[in-house]
Amino acid sequence: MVKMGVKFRDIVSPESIKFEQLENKIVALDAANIIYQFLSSIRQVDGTPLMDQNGNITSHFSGILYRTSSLIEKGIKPIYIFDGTSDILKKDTQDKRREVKEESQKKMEEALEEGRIEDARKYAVRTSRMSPKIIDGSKKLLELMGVPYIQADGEGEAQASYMVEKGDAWCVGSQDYDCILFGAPRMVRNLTVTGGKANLEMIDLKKVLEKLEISREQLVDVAILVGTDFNRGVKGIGAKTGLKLIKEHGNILNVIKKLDIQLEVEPEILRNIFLKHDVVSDYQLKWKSPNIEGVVAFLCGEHDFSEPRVLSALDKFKKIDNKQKSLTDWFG
DNA sequence: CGAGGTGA
DNA sequence: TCACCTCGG
Repeated sequence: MVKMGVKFRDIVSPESIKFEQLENKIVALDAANIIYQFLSSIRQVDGTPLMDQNGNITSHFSGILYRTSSLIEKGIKPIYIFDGTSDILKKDTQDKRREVKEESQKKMEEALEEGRIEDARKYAVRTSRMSPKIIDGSKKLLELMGVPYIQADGEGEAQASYMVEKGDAWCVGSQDYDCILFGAPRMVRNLTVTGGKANLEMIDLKKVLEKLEISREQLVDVAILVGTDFNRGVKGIGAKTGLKLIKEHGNILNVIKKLDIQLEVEPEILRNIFLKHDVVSDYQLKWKSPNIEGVVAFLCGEHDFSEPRVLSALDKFKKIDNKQKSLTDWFG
């Protein structure tokens, strides 16, 4: 797995929740995060992604179709937030990820030639790439399904966090802890729908800060010490040590002074990425009934999906129509 | 990953 | 009903 997001697992203490608690709630999904998961995991045993006859990757279409429809069936209103332009500081991270992908590609091909199927898959999951084609296709599918998406100016997680802060969404859905740095009051992890065994984790920013007895600004300072997508962090400092240091010295500037360490990026610049990010505020969230013919034409006509399967997934949208008092509750 | 089938 | 497995495109 290519490293993504800040490593905060040890300090955030998530609470476990049920899908019922998300009923009638708007969940702002980090599109890049979720699509990447689909590209990585929806594969054949040897690691080959799902493809149509023309060789176009279709794993993400499968994921988006089934994930979205089952969330909707559970009464959850999903919206997808796409990344805009990345901060220049993210380039290092992106370069590193690309290196890992290229290396994994070679190892995968080797393993495949030598018939080591399990190894091939292991490496294949690390080769997933988010191309403009993948993004555009995903947007098109969402549009046909009547599910709103928002194009962020910068980081998708920042935009999603802003929307929760504003009350336009209830939580951010992402695997990355970065959204709490961006100020999301609530985030939910493991928003998967496999069988009945859910493992939903909710992280409440306010509770996290109270428990750790620090401010959000200090949490961001901890992240900078630990390392984010925008900086390397200090060698040997993990979440717990970082937290201890920030609490002890108040902020990252004091820590740097006391420990006589160097960061390659000014802390203030990194702080601003999380605390003063640009957001889009003139969006509107409007769900529409799915364009069934359109989805079928796109998935089945263009990408070789099975029509009965697509139709039965789209059927789940109807269940909501009946459950709600009025259509306008949902599609207003 | 998620759907759908299988068998106990 | 459920744990497990295979396949999707």
